[in-house]
Amino acid sequence: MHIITREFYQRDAVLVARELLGKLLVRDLNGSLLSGMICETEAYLGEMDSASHAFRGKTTRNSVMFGPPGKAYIYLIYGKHYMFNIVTERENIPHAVLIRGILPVKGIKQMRLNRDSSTGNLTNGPGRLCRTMNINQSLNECDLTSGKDLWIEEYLCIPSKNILSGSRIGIEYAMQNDKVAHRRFWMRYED
DNA sequence: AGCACGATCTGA
DNA sequence: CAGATCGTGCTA
Repeated sequence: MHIITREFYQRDAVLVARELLGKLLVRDLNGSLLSGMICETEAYLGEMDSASHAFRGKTTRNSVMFGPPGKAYIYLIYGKHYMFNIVTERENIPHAVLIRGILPVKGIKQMRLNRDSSTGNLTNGPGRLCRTMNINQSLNECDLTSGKDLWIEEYLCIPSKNILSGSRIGIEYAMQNDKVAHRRFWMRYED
């Protein structure tokens, strides 16, 4: 087991978003572990990106994004759902990667308990992912390199040819160029 | 202090 | 395709 270190996160969000695919997201709930392989991510490129929370500069909510990389940026959206992001790039460069999808690896039984509907889908969408992994506002600013509560481990290495990309979800308000840019990444399962 | 709105999800 | 639901950020 090898926890991803700060250097990994201290790079452009697009690079980090691509390389997070195949890695293991681990949640420690008082010693019982939940984990899932990251299979969908989105990169948000800070003050240059009209879809990013950091587009209009630093606020109380997004201040974590302006800090050191490797920390969790978590916020509530639509009054219902938590979104889990990882801060990337150097201090004062507010890049982040939104984790949109995982494939459950460990603790599926607990994940089933955490979910609130009976659709059969455990982790589809960034909101339900947080619910099933028990990720909430209390983990905002959590250091993902400390091996406490929440972290990322090496797992699979996904070759570039098996990484697909497309435009990001839910950013209708953004400028056209940011809307169409391929900053969402997921994995190809066929050969 | 008030108000508009969102990196979603559900169910009709 | 509308509605839930509430913290945040902007304006006054």
